[in-house]
Amino acid sequence: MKIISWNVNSVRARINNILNYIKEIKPDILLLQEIKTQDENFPYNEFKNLGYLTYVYGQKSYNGVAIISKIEVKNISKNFIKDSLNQSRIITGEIQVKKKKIELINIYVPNGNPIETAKYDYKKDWLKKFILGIKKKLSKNSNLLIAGDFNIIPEEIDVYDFKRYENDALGKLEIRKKFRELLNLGFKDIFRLKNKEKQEYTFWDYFAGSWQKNYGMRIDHFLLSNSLIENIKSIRINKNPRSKIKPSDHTPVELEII
DNA sequence: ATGGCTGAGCTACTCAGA
Repeated sequence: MKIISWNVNSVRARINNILNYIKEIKPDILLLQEIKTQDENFPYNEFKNLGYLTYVYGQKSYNGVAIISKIEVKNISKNFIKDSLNQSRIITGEIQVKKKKIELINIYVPNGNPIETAKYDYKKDWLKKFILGIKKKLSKNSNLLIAGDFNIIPEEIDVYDFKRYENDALGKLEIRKKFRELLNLGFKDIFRLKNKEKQEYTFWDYFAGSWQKNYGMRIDHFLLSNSLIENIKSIRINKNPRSKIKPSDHTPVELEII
């Protein structure tokens, strides 16, 4: 089963890229972030026509997350945390994979820049609430899959020039510690688990030729609870969509489980 | 290189992204 996470930076601006990607890669489940539309303007039919069910938690102009799936996702929830700014950043649901009931947690973590502002405080508060929510969820179901745009550079290897980001909301130790805190609850960063030394990225800025120069960072992640590690078949960052015309600034991360 | 690009909303320009 292919489960893919992709920050598409507007589902409507990106619809042709996304549909072409689906036809080529044939995901079972596609977890989207930054759909940048309210529910009523979501392109439901385009996904339905390819045989997918759609679960949307939208917001006008900004943020927004969605689950596109070939199989039914049960108990969809849009209130995993109480978001202090009422932004649409988490959608969760359950799937059955053989004997395991797996909770999918699709997230779009706040950016948090600039760091001297309320935006950074919002990110910290959001992550604090999220970690509490994960603890609570773990007491009910040990099979958790957290995927999405974390807006966290976990380690120095995960960005082209760490010095530029060590005092940034994506790379500050205080934020990276939140990521470690999550791992310490009993999760693995699956890309890093399978690629100990590899320097690969999931995001490249639009400007300054960042893509061409490979000035990127790895901020989109799959965290699987330890009980699910035995189910992993493969994980890869698919850079191809970032090379297309009118791309998202993020590229998909593709997990295959059995 | 605290943004030189992109998108939404709107229809001139701001906000947001990372």
